[in-house]
Amino acid sequence: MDKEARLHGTTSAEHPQALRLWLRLLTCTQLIETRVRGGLRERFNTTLPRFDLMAQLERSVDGLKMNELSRRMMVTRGNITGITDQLVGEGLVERLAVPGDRRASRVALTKKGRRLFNTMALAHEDWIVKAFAGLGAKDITTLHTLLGHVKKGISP
Amino acid sequence: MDKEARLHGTTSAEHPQALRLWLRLLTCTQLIETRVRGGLRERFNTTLPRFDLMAQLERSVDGLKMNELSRRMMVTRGNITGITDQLVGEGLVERLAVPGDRRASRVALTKKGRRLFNTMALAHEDWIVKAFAGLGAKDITTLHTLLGHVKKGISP
DNA sequence: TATTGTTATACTCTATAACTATA
DNA sequence: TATAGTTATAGAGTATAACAATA
Repeated sequence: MDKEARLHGTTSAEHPQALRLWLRLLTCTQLIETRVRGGLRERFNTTLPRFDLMAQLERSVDGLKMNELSRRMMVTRGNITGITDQLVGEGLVERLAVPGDRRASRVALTKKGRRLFNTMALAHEDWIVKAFAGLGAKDITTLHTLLGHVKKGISP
Repeated sequence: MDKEARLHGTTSAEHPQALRLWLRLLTCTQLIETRVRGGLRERFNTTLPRFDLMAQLERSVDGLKMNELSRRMMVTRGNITGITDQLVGEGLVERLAVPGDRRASRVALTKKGRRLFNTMALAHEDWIVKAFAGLGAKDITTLHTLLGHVKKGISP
């Protein structure tokens, strides 16, 4: 019995197709995610949420409000405060004033942060490309399309 | 920009196919997993690891050794001890002696545990089937096959 | 009153490592 | 020495809720 078959203590044949598909989807995602987390930790001493927050900021020249980061990353504001604090402590992002609203602040990558993120993004892309190396371009497109249907069917 | 496009603060068009696929795979998995965890919590006041452990035991009449559970669930033995303790506390599983090795013990579902698991498994299957309701049987097979290639390419 | 961000806290999930009791 | 299981602890990741400052 391979790992996926073991995942819920059962062999595939006895389950509806959907359940088999879910176990496989979960296994693939977990394998890739574990590698990405491990890579971020070992090579850059960082975590996935921190990488994600920096990725959010990478394309916005003026940074984003905490509020907006919370919405985009789908975690509560308190957690954004915590992640931001860490990144500020390492000089990778900074809190800037929002003119006209003294409650708010926007967070932006520093030069150092932007430089580091570019390096991390290259490594990240490499890990991902390697993970799907077994698929041809056409397969990737097919997978992307089919998962698009799944996503549409379950989006909140 | 939809949730997936936001996930790493970027639009799809600028990325290689593999990266776009990964973001979509991650989004789908997280959406489904969040629902499953939520359902297990709300309807059965339990968690995914606890459900998984019970699922491992469901098909083995004589139960499994902690060791074997650890291997199958891909978590360390200490964690199996913890999950087992909780389930024992609720009378859902029991620790039994292993003849010929007094270090070991096997864990097995109690009658109560087996009854509860059957109920949970039905609900679980329902959530999963619903999650993939947007796909036809042929699409599900195609997805399963393609993900099989992915899995093969990255298996540890 | 409502919103922005912070703080405090708690819980799940997992890993590492030291420990015991057997083998 | 090696293995089965336990214990203790740490850290990631997330949520809830109370709070201060501002709108």
